[in-house]
Amino acid sequence: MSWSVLEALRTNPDVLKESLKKRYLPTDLVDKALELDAKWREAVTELNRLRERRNEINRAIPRASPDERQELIKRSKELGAKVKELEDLVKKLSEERDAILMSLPSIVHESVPEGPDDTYNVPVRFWGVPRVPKSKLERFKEETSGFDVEYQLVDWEPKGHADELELVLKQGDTLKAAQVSGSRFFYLFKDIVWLEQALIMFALDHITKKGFIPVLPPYMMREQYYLGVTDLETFKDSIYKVEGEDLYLIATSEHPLIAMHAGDTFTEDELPRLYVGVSPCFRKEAGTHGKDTKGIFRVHQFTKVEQIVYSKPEESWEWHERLIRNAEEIYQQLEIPYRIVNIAAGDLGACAAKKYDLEAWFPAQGRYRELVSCSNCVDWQSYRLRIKLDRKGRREFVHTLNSTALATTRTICAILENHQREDGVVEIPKVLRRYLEPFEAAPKEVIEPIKKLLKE
RNA sequence: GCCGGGGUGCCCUAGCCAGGAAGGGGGCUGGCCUGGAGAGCCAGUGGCCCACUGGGCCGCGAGGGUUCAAAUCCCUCCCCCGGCGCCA
Repeated sequence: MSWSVLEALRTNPDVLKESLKKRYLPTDLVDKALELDAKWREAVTELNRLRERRNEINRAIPRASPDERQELIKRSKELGAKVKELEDLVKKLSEERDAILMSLPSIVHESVPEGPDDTYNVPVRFWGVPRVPKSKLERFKEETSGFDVEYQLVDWEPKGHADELELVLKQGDTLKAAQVSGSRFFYLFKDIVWLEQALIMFALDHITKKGFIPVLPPYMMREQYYLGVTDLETFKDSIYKVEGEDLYLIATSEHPLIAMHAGDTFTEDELPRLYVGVSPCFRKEAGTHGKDTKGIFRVHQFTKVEQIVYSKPEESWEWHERLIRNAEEIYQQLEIPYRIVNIAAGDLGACAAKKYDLEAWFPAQGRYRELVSCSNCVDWQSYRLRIKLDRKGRREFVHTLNSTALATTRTICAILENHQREDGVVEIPKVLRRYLEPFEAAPKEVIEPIKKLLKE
């Protein structure tokens, strides 16, 4: 049983180097790890030999005569000192090697586009008929170049999602939230609260119909498990620590849903295992100062419905396609035009071997913006957390996949722009109707501006 | 939070007091047997290293310590069960 990256390191290091080059990462770590691994194996072999000799002596001690005993103890002590020395060396070498191994990202899939950053991401398909204000036509043409995307030209300017929420509808307040909690927090009121609840129920309904098991996970996790599900860069920049405790607030339910099976062994008939998590997500958003500062597009906390798959290795690529299709169905039913983008290797997180984003059209910005991320992490997480597949005695690591089904705040932003009428009223997607119907106070067809914010 | 009892391989369990190669049962997999099944019998069923008909090392919740030698003794931590306290 071996991790694909470790196996590649030992049997075909060039594959690993090619993958790192594709990600625009340095390849010298591969040679370094290879060297440390060779030294470690040599030292372990020697250590095992020494321990064997010492064990032989130790086993003879209880049966030895008193005279012999003193001599044997003396020899065992001498060997023990050498063993200790070598143990320290082995520990040092394996720690250095593992530090490198743990920093190595997944081997990228052959279909992943090459390129250092998100400008090399490749759109693979478009859906819907975007409404394009005249002022944004040029940008729309840029965003859809190479594709013949049908669109509807509008002769008025939709309000941006932030202004629509806070100034037109007056059902959100990020200024007050900033005073109380800081930037990137929000208060949402009235119809938007109902809208968020309906979105969660709609996504949960849609995904559970496909056999996914709904899960409410813990919202905090220990560091040990966090390092099993994510890479250090993401960890440092996005995860909140609870002061004085070995606990971190989850950045997505993917993390506790993957850690849930740490150390477990699946049999073949237990896979695929499908889960849909619902949870708040907490993100520091370090290093994003100045980006999307208005409204609730980029915030420290939001609710997300998340699809998780544990699959047999040979089925994971098929599941990757299915997960993104599931997400697409949600946005089709919400009548939000989008495109699917194949993320370039240089823009890919360490866990993922391939990632699709679903980007919704935002008429006021004249851009497609990320609403969904869908990754195949292959055996990167399962190796770290020892999540295995037992194939009649032979063991492999399972593959893990994750995809957003629906993140509430960003979806609300997309609805506010795409379903906005010229008079400022926002039409509620019809598919949400059944999740609003039971509640007297909930809006049913449209969200209309209210006179005053509730807190005033 | 306090007191007590626990954590042993896929599951259950013995071993712990009194340190000296982790034993038994169940399940599963393979083999023998059978017309077939069952029973019975045999083997395998954690990780790693070297050699590739084999051998060895580590592993008893995690990490340290004592010792020639630790599942066993000592320390710290985690988790589970019971009782008390607190509590939506």
